[in-house]
Amino acid sequence: MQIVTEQRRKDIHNSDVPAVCAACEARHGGVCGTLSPNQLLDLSRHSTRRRVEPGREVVGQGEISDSYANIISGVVKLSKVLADGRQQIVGLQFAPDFMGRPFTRESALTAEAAIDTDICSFPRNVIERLVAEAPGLEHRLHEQALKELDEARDWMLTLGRKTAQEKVASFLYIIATHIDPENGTATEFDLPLSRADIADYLGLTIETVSRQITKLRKDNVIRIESSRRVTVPSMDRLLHVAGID
Amino acid sequence: MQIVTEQRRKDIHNSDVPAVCAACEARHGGVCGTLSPNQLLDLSRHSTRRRVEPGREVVGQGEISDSYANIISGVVKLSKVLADGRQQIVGLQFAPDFMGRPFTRESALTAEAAIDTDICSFPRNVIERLVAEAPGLEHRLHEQALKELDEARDWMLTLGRKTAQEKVASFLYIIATHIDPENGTATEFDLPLSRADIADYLGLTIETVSRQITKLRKDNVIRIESSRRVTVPSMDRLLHVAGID
DNA sequence: GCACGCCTTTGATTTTGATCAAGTTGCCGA
DNA sequence: TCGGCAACTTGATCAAAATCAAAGGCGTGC
Repeated sequence: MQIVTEQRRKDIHNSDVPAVCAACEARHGGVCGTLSPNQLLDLSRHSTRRRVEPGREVVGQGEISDSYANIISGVVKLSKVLADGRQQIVGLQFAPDFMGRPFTRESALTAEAAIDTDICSFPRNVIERLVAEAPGLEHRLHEQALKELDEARDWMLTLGRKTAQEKVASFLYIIATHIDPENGTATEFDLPLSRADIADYLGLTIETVSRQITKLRKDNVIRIESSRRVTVPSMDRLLHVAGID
Repeated sequence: MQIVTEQRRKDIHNSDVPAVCAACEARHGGVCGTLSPNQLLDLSRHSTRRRVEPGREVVGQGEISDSYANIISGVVKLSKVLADGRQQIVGLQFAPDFMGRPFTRESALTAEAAIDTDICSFPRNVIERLVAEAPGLEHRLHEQALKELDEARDWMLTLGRKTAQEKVASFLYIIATHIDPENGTATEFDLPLSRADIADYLGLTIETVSRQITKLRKDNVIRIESSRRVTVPSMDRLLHVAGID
């Protein structure tokens, strides 16, 4: 996330960039922050905003590379499936992340909204054109890719080597830290994923996820207000149970 | 991998780039291929080559971002450990990959050679300087990051959702396709990892890996010439057992 | 208000892979 | 050639998580 300077705010205000895009950039900088007002205007002409409901595909398997999108609000899950239907969520993207796979087309991922999600998407060719003009944009995309790579590798450690209990605690910690990044780590939050989704994220079954959540509750690591709402009395304790020390 | 043109070969030959670097670039292009002869000369002045023996750290945990390296030959494993010693290999890099985490420093990874490995490394600041001058270099690094991200996500599906049998078969397939990329998929090859490393890559124990290899042998999916040497009579059959259909 | 469906929880049982425990094999150095 | 050691294999047992099965909740529409 980048700091939007006062000068830049003015420049954008004085240009023809739609107010909605100016507001989006002010809020999270993101991919737009590396563009000049003119380029931002160009991008905004080709962008489309829409709300995606839970379970709805943002882009289909194999198509994710054809568009690029800022997540305005909400959570998107990226997943892969085996031929027999076994599924694994390989990434979660939160506002204000941006999504997409510029420059490569092979990836076979499905991206779908986990909860109500607003996205602002751009066609691939526009992004590629802007990348050629604005070197800062590619740098920004590169950083995003490295961030996702770090997250993926952390998650591989969790998938490969942690117990069910540690996995569930690790998941809760990830949600707590990502759900509202502007305000830091949350101690009370709504889970953006159903038990089935959590199971697909953790490489477990629904029943095991449920039992582990119950156990964390009985051990007073978390409180459950409703099936989706969780309170964490001590983040240190959660971290400890998650095996992150 | 990029094609090194005849003209470029001449340009480099006529410059002061050391023969060893010219040969390296001719062989795999890689990060060097995006640089002008002058820049390549600059880079070669700061590069150091060395052979790393199995089990030796290429860069220590937390330091990987301080240097950047081409793998000339061999295999490097990237791993993460939990406080109690449980370990997960989160990436394997083969020649002619290049390694490193430009622009971010947080990653806590250990990189060590799995077999005898020759690397050519450059200090971080030199790479960053060249990136500022040569936009093609950042593009190349970005592509590398996206490739690693794709591989990491494929592997997450394997770690989270495949059986021990499928995991081992998937591992053998990965090795077959990466061990000698110039000649395509190998049907007979040496495993670059010990059983313990394979276990750490697959999130299994040594014993389970051994049993599954024995089972693949008994099922005639593979032949075992020695504990490290494997022959795959039918790649389709291996793929099928790996759950990649 | 009630019934239906979906999500979640809980319980009983089974299975997969981990753990514990010996053996082999093969390599290196004496 | 022989030990010694590390890497690997095999076997017996155990435990964690999957599977199978059955109830609860909870929201929605009638």
